[in-house]
Amino acid sequence: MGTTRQEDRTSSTAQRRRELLEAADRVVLREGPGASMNAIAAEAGITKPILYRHFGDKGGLYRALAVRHTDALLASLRAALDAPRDRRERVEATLDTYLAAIEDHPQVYRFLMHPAENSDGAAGNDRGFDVGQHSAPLLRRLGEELAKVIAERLDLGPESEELARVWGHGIVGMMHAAGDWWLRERPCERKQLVTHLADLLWGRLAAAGDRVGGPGF
Amino acid sequence: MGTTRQEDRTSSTAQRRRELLEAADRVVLREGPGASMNAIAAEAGITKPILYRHFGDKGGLYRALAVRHTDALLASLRAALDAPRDRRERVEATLDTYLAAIEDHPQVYRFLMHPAENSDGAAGNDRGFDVGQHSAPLLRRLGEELAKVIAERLDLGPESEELARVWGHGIVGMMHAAGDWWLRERPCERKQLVTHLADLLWGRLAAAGDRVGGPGF
DNA sequence: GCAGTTCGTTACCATCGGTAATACCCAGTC
DNA sequence: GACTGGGTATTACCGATGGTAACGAACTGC
Repeated sequence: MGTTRQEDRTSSTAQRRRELLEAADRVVLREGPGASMNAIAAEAGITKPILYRHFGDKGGLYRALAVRHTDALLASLRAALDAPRDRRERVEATLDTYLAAIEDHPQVYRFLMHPAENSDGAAGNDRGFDVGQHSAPLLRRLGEELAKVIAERLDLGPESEELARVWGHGIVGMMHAAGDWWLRERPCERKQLVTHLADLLWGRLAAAGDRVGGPGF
Repeated sequence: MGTTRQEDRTSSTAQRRRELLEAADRVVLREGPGASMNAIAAEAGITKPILYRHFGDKGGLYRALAVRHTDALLASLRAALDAPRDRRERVEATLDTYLAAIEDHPQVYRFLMHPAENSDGAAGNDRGFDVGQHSAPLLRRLGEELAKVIAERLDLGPESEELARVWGHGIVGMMHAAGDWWLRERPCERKQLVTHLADLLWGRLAAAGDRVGGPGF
């Protein structure tokens, strides 16, 4: 209860909403994605029904939280995408930005992508943040955003629109899956992962030679 | 209660387990991933504690179910991967096999990948299949499997092992994300999606020309 | 001073995952 | 044929959660 009723009154509903989101963020980062509505309300110094008045249901709160973080991530990615360098460097910068983000804030990442896993191992029963949809919205937003960039920058012939969207979602998925695996196993440096992925995007799979004795992949 | 006690007695525990899994499968396909343990037990003609005796907890049941489907999918993919054709055709066949699988059994797919979404819109409260981990195990298995194939078939120089794993997970992620988006929006024929993705893998992103007026992606 | 409205809280419900205590049935034994 | 023992399924229950209705307190306009 850090705020008096008077202070509450002075803050607009939008600002209050932000405060609640920040409180929710703290709890989620501390307790993992299984944080209960009660816990979040307590952290914010209020009680459950107020949360429900602001966000409708738990999914609404999650969605608001996810949008916040997704917006921030998208801003970073856009900066990398817009840097005045050549295409390969740009792709590498974008990959690196994404990977750096999930490396620097793994808690946030896990919350967005794997809502049912407990961040701390002893959080008791994993009831899970049974949100309407999980990582899909984030990935879809990123995919659409990348598709837009691709479509407006590259000349891809008559099917430009369609190709750009396929590639946008495909590349985002590649980045996501590789990043998820890398974050869990840390098999190499970030820089090297970036290079490997860019190589893949640059057609090195098609160019690689067959191994002796087999017909090749 | 379609089975008498006598019949129960005759079936071995392994067979019983299969029966339970099939019942669970039916319920999950009918009610969506939010199916409750009670509902599954009822479908199987038994009660909850028996399910817990067999699968430990809800995560165990989900995992068993997921493993079943993942095994089947992996078998199909391996067949496509092993076909005696050239590399491009093989990649396309694999992509197509995966996409055909998710196209033919979208319910299964949604259960594996988006466990919290209700398949039927009126399933009441979506408590969700708050499993330990969601789609990650499936994707990780596919990624590792593909990595193995890549590593043993392609000659990738000194970092072969590492590169193969990065690419394995990356390609699986690309396929997954693009497939997910495609399944939802159906923007084109499957065949075309396959071609687009294979093109991406074949370096067409790097080769594409800049659009007039900009520095290109 | 008083009525109405807004905001917050307490108390509660339904449901779920998960488990202990209970009744049950069958095999072997006297 | 009655009785006991071991494994099995059932009932009844617990704790926690998401979500909501009924209640109460404070501010506002008159």
